[in-house]
Amino acid sequence: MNIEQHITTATIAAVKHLYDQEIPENQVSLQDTRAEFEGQITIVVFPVVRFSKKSPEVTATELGEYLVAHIEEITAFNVVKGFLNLTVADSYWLNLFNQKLLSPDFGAVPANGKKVMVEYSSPNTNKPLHLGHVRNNLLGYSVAELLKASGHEVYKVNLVNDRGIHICKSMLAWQKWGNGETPESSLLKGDHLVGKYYVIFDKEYKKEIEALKAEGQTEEDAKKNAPLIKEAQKMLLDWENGDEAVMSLWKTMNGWVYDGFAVTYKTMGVDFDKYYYESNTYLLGKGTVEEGLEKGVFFKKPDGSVWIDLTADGLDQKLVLRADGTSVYITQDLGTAQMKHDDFQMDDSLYVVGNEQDYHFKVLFLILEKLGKTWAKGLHHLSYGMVDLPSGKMKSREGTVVDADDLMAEMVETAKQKTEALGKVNDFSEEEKENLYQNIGLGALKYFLLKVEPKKRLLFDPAESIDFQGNTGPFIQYTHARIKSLLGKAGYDPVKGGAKNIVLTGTEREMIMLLAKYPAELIAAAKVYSPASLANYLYEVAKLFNKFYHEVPPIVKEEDEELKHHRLNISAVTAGILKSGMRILGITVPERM
RNA sequence: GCAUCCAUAGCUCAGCUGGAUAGAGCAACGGUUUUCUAAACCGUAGGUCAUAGGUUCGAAUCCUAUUGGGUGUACCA
Repeated sequence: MNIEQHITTATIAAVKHLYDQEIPENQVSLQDTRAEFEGQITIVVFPVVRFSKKSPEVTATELGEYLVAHIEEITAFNVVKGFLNLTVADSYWLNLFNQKLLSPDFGAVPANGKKVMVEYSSPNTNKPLHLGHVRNNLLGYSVAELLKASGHEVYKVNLVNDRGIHICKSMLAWQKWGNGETPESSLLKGDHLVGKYYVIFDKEYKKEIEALKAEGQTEEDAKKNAPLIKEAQKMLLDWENGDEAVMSLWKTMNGWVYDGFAVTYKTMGVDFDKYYYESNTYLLGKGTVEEGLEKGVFFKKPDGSVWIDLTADGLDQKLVLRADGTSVYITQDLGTAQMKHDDFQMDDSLYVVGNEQDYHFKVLFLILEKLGKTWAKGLHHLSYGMVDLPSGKMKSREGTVVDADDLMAEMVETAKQKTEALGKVNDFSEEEKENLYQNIGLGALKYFLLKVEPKKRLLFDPAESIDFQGNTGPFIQYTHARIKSLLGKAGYDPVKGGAKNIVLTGTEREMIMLLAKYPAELIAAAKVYSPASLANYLYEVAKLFNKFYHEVPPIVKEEDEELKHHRLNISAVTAGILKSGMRILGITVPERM
């Protein structure tokens, strides 16, 4: 039993003994004692006052006396207004450290038997990935890793949007103006090459619209009548009919994109257990619509279109099948949700998708619930905010996007410059150096994007480079590298186990308390699907360690062997947590930097 | 219009199921290296927690309204 549980139980007993009242456990409110007061754990006594019928000060004092008398580890108390500050014996903290934190499986949360799917990335195959996708990918990856680390069995899946009118636009433009250009001939990455034609399409399309407007058509008509868009629509129909030439072009160009994506994914360090392709799933969902009609959840309008009325739930009427019997977006998603569940039988399913689709997922989940899918309650939309530039939104057609590949390359380059300026790794081989720059540059980027709460929008200023100091990825990486260097120089031997007979410094005690929270932090962060929460915790750990490191005389030179070993133990546990926590964020911590 | 999210220091962000004098980083200013990596540490300065009510012993946190901003509201995806 840990000390917090012990205190809670004893407080309940104390209230019974002192005031003959039954206080519910949730009324016993514990918190860490603020640094300016004596003690480590504080009971907020206001809730207890209701049972004691005495003033907060008197209640706190009586409670304090009882706890000191009944709990061996509590050696003293003080009362400040309505707060009862308890001093826990160093022997308890040292024991906690030696028994729990030093154990090799510390931080490993046991499996909880729950299966969860995380769908993320889900790119379109008509253009390369940009900064917005980067946030999606890092978030999806790290949430999946976080869920794994907190005991879930996790499947990462990627639902690729590989068909549709936007894909045809790139294909058509390439056919018309590409002159047979390939990634090999142009030396362009496949996804960038295809994206180039997507932009060309848009440019030519706009020209046609302008021309038609000059002939007197309205903007709306012009958009519909432009020959290019008609051709693209024709191409989409041909694709749906399996036209050989179109299919062949589609496969070729998508192949280029996949080659390009594979490189980007590899650099980002994300992976998937399974890919779904919309070209295989876009016809799904019609069965679900039938099912809904039979169950009376959906209704048919005279023109044959199928709807669901969600006005009673504060939403609107929603179309689920067109009058001509073809699918809309939500039709596919209904079918795909069913298929994913049939494939994996997971308990929970996460969709990592931007907040512009909040309404869509609300509707989707509600429909599945109304259809009586028992698994619908396990569906969750992990909604995240847009990444904005100082100039506003990124628009791929207007060329104001921050390209993922470019950005990552720039980050690595910046890492290189900063590292070279410090001149600490001149003895590294070229390969080691490249590896290090990669880790630091991407570490800075990933931490920058992940430390912000997912639902908040994120401002990225390309003119202002991402920091490498303070609350950043490199700061945490540096702390880790520094510890590793320390352990090496001091000849740290983990086998020696825990040190006894040590007097803890205040910061050491704080370290132990903070480090001990790691497993609870993992579970809490996973529960709210927030890598940001973990990121901030890791920052606290690194910051406190650095304080400790500066406060204490050089550990390497410490003559008291037991004290030296103890401080190395604290350092080693810190390094272990930083490493495993950062790995969950998708960030590699170097041994040296 | 309706729905929904956001609003905390000059800037970027923390702030757990309501709890003590609201915390970090960056930027600014001042200090720390004959000591284990100064990508570090210590200090100074910086706030009517958008506004107004309400609930409560206690509100940045919960409720209501208002203001400002984002997003959505297609037989697009």
